[in-house]
Amino acid sequence: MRDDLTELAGHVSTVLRHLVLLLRRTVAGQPVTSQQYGVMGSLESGPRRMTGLAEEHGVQLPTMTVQINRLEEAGLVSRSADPADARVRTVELTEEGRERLRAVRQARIGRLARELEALTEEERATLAAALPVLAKLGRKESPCPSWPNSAARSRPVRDRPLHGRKESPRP
Amino acid sequence: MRDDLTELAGHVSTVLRHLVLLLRRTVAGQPVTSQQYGVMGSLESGPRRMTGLAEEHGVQLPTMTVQINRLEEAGLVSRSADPADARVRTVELTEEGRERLRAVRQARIGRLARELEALTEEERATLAAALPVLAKLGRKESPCPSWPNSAARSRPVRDRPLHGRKESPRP
DNA sequence: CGCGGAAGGTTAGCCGGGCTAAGTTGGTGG
DNA sequence: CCACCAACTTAGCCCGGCTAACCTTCCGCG
Repeated sequence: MRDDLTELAGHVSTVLRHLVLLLRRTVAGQPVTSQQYGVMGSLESGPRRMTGLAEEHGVQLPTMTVQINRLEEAGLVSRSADPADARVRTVELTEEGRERLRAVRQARIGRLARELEALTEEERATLAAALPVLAKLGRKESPCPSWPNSAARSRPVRDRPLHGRKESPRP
Repeated sequence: MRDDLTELAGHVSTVLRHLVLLLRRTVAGQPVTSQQYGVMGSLESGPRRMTGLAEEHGVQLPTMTVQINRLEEAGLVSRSADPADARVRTVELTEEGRERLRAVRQARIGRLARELEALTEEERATLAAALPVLAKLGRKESPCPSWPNSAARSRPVRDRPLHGRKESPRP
């Protein structure tokens, strides 16, 4: 029982690693990074506020700020003020941004389609059947109570002794 | 024909994005980054040379050097000289590294196994059937001739005008 | 009304992990 | 012996995460 699950998990883990590496190779050196692509994708359906974007991407606000700064500087995205609440800034795709998104998406999907061409019809069916299952993984998202504490007491692997970093004793 | 492929590719793309985000959330804030974990995994079967590691991970040599530096400083890995060729440096896991690897792997697979528990037996079977297919993707690795040149003439999205960077006119 | 806390964003500064260019050291062939 | 190549390392850049600290704006309550 448990062993079957563990073995399957091991295989999934391996394949996932493989897919990650594949994605990395596919995306490397392209003019739009996958993060930028992802953000633009979130804007396709209309303007969004910064917080919404950050949450959807599982990222802190400052990270999204920087991302949007770059896209805005490149003219792919524009900020506006929300008339209802002066605190919030809304972001939307410019026309150029929309066009660029279309091109990038087409290229990425095209490449994947070429990969899929190399499969048999049956393999494609198998793959298609498994997609909904894969999409379900991590849907419940247990809050990661885990890391059974064997790792909990091991220090992270860092560059240097890390001098001026306070360990946040709660102000 | 073509359309089916494209549609499937679109779905695969979406699910892949989902999985990547899942992995990111899973791994965030752990004491061993996924890259470090990956490198240690490559060392499990015995000592390796730097070039071999870099190639396997699809990374340039300098990147691997830095990675190994950190792991060595943390005592998880050790460098030695190759008696047959003084140019090459071999890297291997220390005892502590081996132990740490074991712990991390167990934790990661354990978490995945918990995800899989939430699936039905049938879903697990579907997933298991699709794993070999997923593993085949990108195996042939067409050299990325693609990026149909709509993207080719668009500049990358950067932080600053990027002054002192020469565009490499082939020495 | 006014004020203090909460909420939305930005800035600054650190770190990890990529990359290229250039330097160093050790093999190898003419 | 010397020129060249191969294996690494060092230096310096960039992207993309993060936290801490700050500013502005809203809002609820005395």
